[in-house]
Amino acid sequence: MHRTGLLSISDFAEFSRTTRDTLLHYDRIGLLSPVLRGDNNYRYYSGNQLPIVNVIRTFQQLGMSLDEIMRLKDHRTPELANTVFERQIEEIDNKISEWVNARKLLLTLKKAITSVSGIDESVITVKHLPAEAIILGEINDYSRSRTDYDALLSFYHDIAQKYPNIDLNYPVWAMYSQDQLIKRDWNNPERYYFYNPDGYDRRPAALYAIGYTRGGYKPNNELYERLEEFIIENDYEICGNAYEEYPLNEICAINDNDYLIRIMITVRKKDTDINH
Amino acid sequence: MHRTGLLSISDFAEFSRTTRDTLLHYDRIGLLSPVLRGDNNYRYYSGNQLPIVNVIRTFQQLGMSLDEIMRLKDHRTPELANTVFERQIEEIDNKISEWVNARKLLLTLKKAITSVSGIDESVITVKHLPAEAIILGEINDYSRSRTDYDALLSFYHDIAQKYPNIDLNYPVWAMYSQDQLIKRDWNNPERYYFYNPDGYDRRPAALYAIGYTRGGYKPNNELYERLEEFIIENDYEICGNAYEEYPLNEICAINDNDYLIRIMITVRKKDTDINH
DNA sequence: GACCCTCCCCTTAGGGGAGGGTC
DNA sequence: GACCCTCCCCTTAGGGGAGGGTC
Repeated sequence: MHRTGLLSISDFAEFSRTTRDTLLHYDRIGLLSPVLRGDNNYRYYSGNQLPIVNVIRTFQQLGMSLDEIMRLKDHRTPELANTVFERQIEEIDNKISEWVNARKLLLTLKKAITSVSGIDESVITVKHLPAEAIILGEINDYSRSRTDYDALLSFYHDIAQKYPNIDLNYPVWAMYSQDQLIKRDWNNPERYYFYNPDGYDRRPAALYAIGYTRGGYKPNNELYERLEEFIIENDYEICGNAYEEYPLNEICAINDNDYLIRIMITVRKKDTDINH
Repeated sequence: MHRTGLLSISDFAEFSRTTRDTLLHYDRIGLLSPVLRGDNNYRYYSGNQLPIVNVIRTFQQLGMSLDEIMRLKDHRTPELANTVFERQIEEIDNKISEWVNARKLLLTLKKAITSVSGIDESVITVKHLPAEAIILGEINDYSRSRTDYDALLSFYHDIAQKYPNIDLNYPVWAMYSQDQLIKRDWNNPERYYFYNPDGYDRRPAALYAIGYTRGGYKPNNELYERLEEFIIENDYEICGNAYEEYPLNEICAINDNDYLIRIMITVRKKDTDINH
């Protein structure tokens, strides 16, 4: 097997903890060739070539392409290596923060699903909820927006401008103001918002009347009416915004009819004092 | 532009913050097709299709391939989504820790280079160095190893077995024991080791006589002799291992002759007491 | 003029054969 | 029998044209 200390391609692959195919590829692109070709055309590697494989693998691990490694290889100096390393550290930091963001998104999506597991959809409840971090859009300008989509497009534009680094893949929900609720205007949300653990705004800590229904993205007048009725009958009054969310949506349901809508209206117990 | 609320491919691309080419690709593979094809064969998308693009982008961001997304799309339920999300979180955690490890490797490589910037190679110095985390191999068995490469191979095998998750791309250096130094055996290191911030072993905090020389991977008898001489002349004595490192190596130098070797021998000031 | 369509070719880092020679 | 060689084809997620029709 050993021929004056030289290794066949498979032996060298094992020695350098890589594969035969990879070595063939490196030879093909001229990144690392065997020190010798036998009369039989076999490739023979020297143990001295191990560090070269290590360098290549190291640079790859650091996120460099073989092409970059080739170019670097021909000009490497301590100074250049230092510069490249610094740049790589920055890139790695970016990649890590991308994955950290993806993880946050994932937790947010999971939370939406688990938040409705085991609930009774037919029942309206009143609960005190803690504050949640959200990103809240500007007031929608329906005089300029021909359709809901235009309003949504504006929302994305505004947010992207205001927070250049924000992740825009969080599902977006609708907020109706107290004024709208009083006017029974349940069709054109005043603002859009989405949950985001790094959000600068808050869905406030408050008492909420919470109702559910099934269906796709369309006005939910029936549920608003049920909530309205419940609020009156139980001596509550609306004292803030309504938050309309789809905890089960196209992410985890194929059919519109399986989407689950949750509407949360900010309420308080009515003054039982007869004074006014 | 708008045709009964429908969007052309470029308009929809803008609306969904993606590109025309991407939408063409999704249509080609059957992941997302326009709701309508005009008589002119133009693609017309509905604003309602925005959430679908968002889902796709979200899943991609979470590290899924379009193929996986296709398969998921046809079977999605809240339960499946939950399971998939959990798996994705694990995968993301793995990816993050891979990048964190790459970052550590990078810092270690950078540290090696900066550790010798501005040094005077011709001078031997004595310095107290703090402990450093290393991974230390077993004692090399030269009776079983035909060559250095075999010993190195065993080293990698041992470490991989002992620490299954350890990153093996750190540059490996040679340790000579005090016994070997006394015997002036500078050819076959007793053990190999590499720096690793998570290492379980230590290059101990101690006083070291430190010398440098240039050249490739080969015995460095000349430098050991110089160090030996220095140690005697300056009333030091060897009281521990020698660490032989290549802070400038194939990673940042093209030519063997530019490699920089550093040998650090553990020493202490000789007892000036005449008693023995 | 700006937009749309359908081919068709290109990219990374190898992996997986097939068909034929070599230790 | 195990190993080596040289083709040659395949994969991801689109990007970049060319050549020809459409708003």
